[in-house]
Order: sequence, then C-alpha cells, then structure tokens
Amino acid sequence: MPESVVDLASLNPAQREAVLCTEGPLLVLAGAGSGKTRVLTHRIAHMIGDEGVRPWQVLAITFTNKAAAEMRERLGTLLPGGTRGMWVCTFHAMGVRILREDAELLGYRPNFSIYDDDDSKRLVKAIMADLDIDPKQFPLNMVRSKISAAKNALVSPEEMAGQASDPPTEKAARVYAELERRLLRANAMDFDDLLVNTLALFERHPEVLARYQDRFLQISVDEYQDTNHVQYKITNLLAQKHQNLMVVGDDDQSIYSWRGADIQNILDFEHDYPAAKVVKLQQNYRSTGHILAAANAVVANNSKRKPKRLFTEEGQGEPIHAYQASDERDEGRWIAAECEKLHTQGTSYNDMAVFYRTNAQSRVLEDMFLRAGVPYKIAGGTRFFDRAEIRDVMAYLKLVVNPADDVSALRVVNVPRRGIGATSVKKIQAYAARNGLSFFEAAQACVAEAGLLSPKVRNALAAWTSGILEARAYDGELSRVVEMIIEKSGILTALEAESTVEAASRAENIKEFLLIASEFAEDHDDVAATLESLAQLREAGALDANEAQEAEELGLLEEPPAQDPDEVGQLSFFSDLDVPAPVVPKEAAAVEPVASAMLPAFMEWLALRSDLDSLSGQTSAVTMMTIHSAKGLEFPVVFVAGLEEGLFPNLTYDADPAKLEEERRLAYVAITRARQRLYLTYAATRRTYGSTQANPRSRFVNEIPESDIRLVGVGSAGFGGTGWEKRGDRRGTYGSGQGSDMYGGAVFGSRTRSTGGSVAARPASAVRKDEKKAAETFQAGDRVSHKTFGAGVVLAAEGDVIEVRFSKSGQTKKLMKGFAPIVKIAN
DNA sequence: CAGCTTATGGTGGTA
DNA sequence: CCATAAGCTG
Repeated sequence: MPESVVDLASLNPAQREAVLCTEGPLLVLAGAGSGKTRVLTHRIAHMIGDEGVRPWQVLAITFTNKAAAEMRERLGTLLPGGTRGMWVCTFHAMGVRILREDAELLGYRPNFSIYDDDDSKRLVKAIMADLDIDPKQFPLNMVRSKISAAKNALVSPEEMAGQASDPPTEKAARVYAELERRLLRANAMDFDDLLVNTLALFERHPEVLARYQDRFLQISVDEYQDTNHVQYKITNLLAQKHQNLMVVGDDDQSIYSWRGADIQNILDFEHDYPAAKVVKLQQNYRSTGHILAAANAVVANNSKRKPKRLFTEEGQGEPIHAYQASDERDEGRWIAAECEKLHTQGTSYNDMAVFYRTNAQSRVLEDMFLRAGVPYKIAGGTRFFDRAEIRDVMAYLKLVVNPADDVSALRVVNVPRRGIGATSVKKIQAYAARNGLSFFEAAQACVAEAGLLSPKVRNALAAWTSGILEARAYDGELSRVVEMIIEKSGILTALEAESTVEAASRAENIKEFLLIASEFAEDHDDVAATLESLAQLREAGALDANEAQEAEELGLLEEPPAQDPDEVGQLSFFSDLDVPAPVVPKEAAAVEPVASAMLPAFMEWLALRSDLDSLSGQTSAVTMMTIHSAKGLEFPVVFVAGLEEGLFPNLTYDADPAKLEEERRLAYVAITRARQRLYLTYAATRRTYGSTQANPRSRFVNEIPESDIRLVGVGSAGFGGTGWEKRGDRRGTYGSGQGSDMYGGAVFGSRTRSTGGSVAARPASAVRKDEKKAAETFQAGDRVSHKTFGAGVVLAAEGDVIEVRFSKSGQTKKLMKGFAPIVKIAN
C-alpha cells in the first residue's frame, strides 16, 4: 500500500481504488450506505496531502447546503492545513459566486437579487395578469414549470414560441419572454437563472470560462444522478481542460426527475468520457442482511439501471415487519404503539423515523402520536423563512440592497398597512411603465409630483421611500442595521399594536430573525474587515487573476475560519477572496454604500439557505418526514407508512413506466435508510380528500422475498380479505386485491358518513374516541394538546370550561370541554 | 379597505 | 378532509 496521509487501510478495495484514482474521469457508483462521503473526502485529502494539489484548485459540488457543510467539516478534520480557498458548495452557490464576479457581462449589476420560489411565483402571476392570461385556463404552476423546463433545456423564449404547438405552451412562451425582461430590469435572478446564466457566461465569454478551467484542477460532483441538463453542461465545461472529473452517484437513488434531474447524465457518463474509470461501491455499512435483500430485490425490478447488488458482512439481522392496518388511523396508532414499545425496550426516540410518500399522510400520524403521547418532530413543515412576516422583512432588506427589485417593492409597499391600496399601486405601476422606471423609482417620482396621488397616499409613500433610502446609508453592526430597517418599516410596531396571539407569535418570529442576523454577524465578524482589506488591495492594484495563489499564500485573503463549515464557500461575497477579479466594475462601486457591508452577504446566505433545521428542537423525538427528504439520512428503526397501490407507488396521473420506476427507486431509498429494523405498513382503507379508498397492498411489498419479511397485524392471516371481515368492517368489498398489477381498488362514496353501520362496525378506536371525548375529564396540571394551539397545560377546570396555558404562544385560553379540539396527553 | 364567506384544488421540495 | 385563494359585505 502506498504511503499516504490518508489511512488507506481503513478503506475497502473499491473505496481505495476510487480514492487513489485522481487522474482523468472517474465514475463512482455508490450504493446506499457504501461510504460515499468517505470516498469523496479521503480522495480530496489524498490529492492535497500526497499529490501537492492546492486546496483552491479543488471544486467539490454537492446538492444541498447540508451535504456541503458535512463534507467541509469532514475535510477539515482530514486536512491539517485547512480547506482555505477550496470551493465546497452547491451548484447554485457556485453560480452566484461566479455571477457576482462578472454579472455586467450579462447585463446585470453585481448586487442582483435572488428571487426564490415565492418571489418568482408572484412575478409570473403579475405578468399573467398583465398579459390577460387567465390563470384558470392556464394554471400558474403549469406555466411556471413549462418556463422552467424551457430554461433548463436552454430554449429561449423566441424558440419556445416558435416551437409551441399548443395554447398552453404558446402562452407560457409569452410569459417567459416577459419574465426575462422583467427579471433583467429588476436586476434579479431566479434559481434557474443562477445556473442558466452561469452557463451563458461560460459560453459567451470563453475568457471567463478559461479562468475557472485553469483554476480547478480537480472537480468532483456528488449526487450526479440528480443533475439536470444545465448542471451537466456546466460540469463538462469546467472539467474540459484537465478532465479530472469525478462524479459520484447512484442511479438507483434518482428520485428527482420531476424537477429536471436527468438520470441519463449518470448512465451516459462512460459514453461522454470513454476514458472513464468506473468504480462500484457495493459493500454496505449501514443495514442488516434482510433489509439489503429487500432493497436489492425491489430495485431489481427496474429495467433502466446499472446492475449492482448491495451486500453486508454484518449478518442477517431482524426480518422486515409488515403490518396491515384497518385504516390510516389504525396505522398511525400501531406505529405509535410500536415506537413506544421500542422506547421502553431502550431505543431512543431519536433513533426512530416514520416515512411517508405524501405530506398529507403526516396529519393522521401526527394526530395518533399526539394521542399516544409519543414525542415526534416533523421535518420540513412550514419553514421559518416561508412565513409571511419573515418574507416581508426579507423583502425590505432586498429592496434596500437592490432598489430595482420590483417584486420586493410591490410586496412591502403596503406592509404594514399604510393606506396604499391596490388603486394607488396601479397608478404607480402605470407611471413606471410609461417612463421605464422601476417601481421604487416611480414611487419616488409620484411623491415628487403633486396631484398624481391623494395627499394621504402621497405622504405615506413619501415616508416609505425615504425610509428605504435612509436605510441604504445605515452602517455598523449587521443586526443593528437589520433592526433599524425593521423599525423603519413599522412591521414590528404594527404587529405589537395588534395584540392578538397570532400577531404576538409573528412578532416573535421577527425577533428570532434578528437573532439569526446577529448570529450570522458573530460567525462572520471577520468578513467586514476582510472585505475592507480586499478593497484596499484592489485599489492598490495588488491583485489580478494570476495572483490568486500568491495572495492566498501570503495569507492576505483568508477565507472565513474553518470552524464555520456551514457558511464557508456559500457566500459569493467571499469569492473575491480566492478569485479576485482583475478589475472592480465601475457600476459596483457606484452602487455602494449599501447599508452595512454585511447586509448583502447576509441576504445571500438567506437566499441560498431556505432550511433552518439546525434550529429545530433538540429534545428526543421520533422523526417524521417524506421519503424524498429522508434521502441521505439513516435511522436504526424505520417505519414506511402507506404502502398501498395508488399512494405508493403514487400513480395519480398516469401509469408511465418511467414514473413507476422512479417510485420504485423511492421505495429503494426508503428501505435503505434503515439500519436494524424496518417496518412497512399499509391500510386496507384510507380516507383521502374526504373519500375512502380501499387499495391493494403495494407491489413493492410483494417484491420483497418471503424469507425476508414477516407479515403481522390485521392481515397477517392472509390477504384474501378474511382478516378483515372478521373485524366486522362494512361489506368486505375491499381487501380482495392481492396487490397484483392492478391498482386503485374500490372507491366508496365521497360521503362516507358515520352512519350506524360504520360506527358500530368500526374497530374499537372510533367508538372509543367518541366516548372518550364526552367523558374526558381534565384537571389542573394535565398536559393537553390543541389542534391549532399545540401543547399546553391545564390551569383550572370548572364544569365544562377548562383554562389552558399554551406553551407555544404563552397565552392562556378558556375552552369548552367536549367542544374544543383538545386531547389530554398526560397528567 | 379589511374581515369574512365561499370556491377550489390537492405528489415530491433543493437552491 | 383541509388549506388557501378569490369574491362579498360592513
């Protein structure tokens, strides 16, 4: 074994082969749990430690910030010299860094806004209204997905219009054209643009491309099966010169075709790079034998895949448990009970997870867990940054940084309510259109010009515009600047004046946001200083592109400290630190000063980081999430709920075989998350959208070899429906499905009311619930849970009225027993 | 202009 | 069934 700074002996032969292969194209097919991240990080450590590659010559692309953070952290422990100058980031973060440098070449200014999904939605909506396109006839999301697809296929609006053969596409093409115009005018890019414009920059400006091609000697792309066409092209362009490209992925885990991922990218890699070396990682270090056997068996039913088979040396372990529930409530109840059982046997709640195909399923599961008193947390619910009040604050900040940002301006011009209604807004917009101004400029003009708006509106608008302008001059500590902007906006004051529980919680969120700002500032307190010294260096003409390494060597331009893995490499404002642009664009200088120097960096961090899972509670709880969001995670105990034909595989729209294969890959992902115990559950009947369906058991359950699975629960006596009829549920029409190739069993009337039959026949639960509700007694000290207010404690109970203090809001409420949607969870 | 009622529609969710 | 968006009335 060669001498190395990396502990090669700790790797298996396939892993070692991949780590040592640092020249030329390399495809690593990494099965689930096969040590993929280990290979990625050790390989980079090896090239830096043993082969003299400099960190700033390394580019490592991931798909999520979380993955990037994890990778950087692990690299930090492997590389004593640190990871300074290395780009470990997502495709989008890379795009931003590159685009901030050379935005002018594409007609943008470097302070461009990043429009997230919601912003972009608003813009498209407004455009459709202006173009008189009826959103009923042409649904907003359809138009948006058509545009997005066109963008990612590098089809221009003109080309799209030319090729359009149906009215929806034709309309979408018109919206697309206008969208492009308005984005450019607003100096804003949406998420697609971050990629598409990066590619455009490379294609139209070979000298820019060459700069990055020269720099990045070593490139790796993780989750390659999830790349879309644009990402694919960017990757290939960057790697063209040195051809030191490693892509890692697993075609069996490609589950994002619906958002543009092209599984063909990974399947064709060897075709794209005939010299490519291929390494398969098939030894699994996560799951036990039965679980792997099930995963292998299920995914083997797919035709479009690279043959591979996971194996383990750790033994068979526990067989998989399958449980047929009577309905979705029974399913939830059973899962909760099983979790509780495991917990009493010593398994931490943190080690258990429940996965489902659709978010809608979480409701019932949550309800049942609540009743059973089993703690749980839901991953990826309404996210902090999606809250209206937070978005309002962010819109103010965006507007301060980029006054051309019309979407943000429109969002907050009347937030909080200041009497600038729809009519006034229309007038300002019309003025803007007439004079080719941004909304903000038009507003200023309308203030200056008498008679356009009513005096009251004019005053309000004047206060608003001058507030924004003032805010641009703010300087100093980030959180203070943000605080002043919020104060100037009046949002918080208005909420506090409202004095409702809801307003209080919104105000609370804004304060939380301030906390985030100050934490950000603390984490990056060196940034301001660095930006300053950089500016001085540039002024002195000390830097050009070729001096990047020297600057780095001199330590003049330090990256932020490595103990901050999460953010490092994400902020394009830092990109200057390792790829100094030859010249400072004149425009950029003219735009300054924009509030605190930290504000743009903070905004960008926010835009590229929509998740905030780090903030979610630290207490021990069972995790609930969709299978999609479970990708990349693992748990000792996993429950997969709702394994029924129609639901999972979810075949709502068509029976496209490619779609079915993707569903199967999703099943594969779900199964391979489990380390020791895997439970699969399905319900004989399920209520969805108010109607009850009876679906056969999922084909994916049937694809698991009998020797690896044990059927338990209601249907364990056989799946002919007998287990069912014995329970005495109505008719017995369902349950007959053998889970064969058909799907979507009998559908009961959409008005399945609780008529005598069903109540009496319902398994104990339903009856008990009604009785329980009427008879439930409360006393002071009881822990309760309210459907909307969440957890709380009973303060007093008098007759039918109970007084409850809710922990989330801190408010005390009086509620009617038997009427309020409240349950006791402990006393 | 804002709170309310009624209509509507509803995989998956990162950047 | 339930959440959100568009329409109506005070």
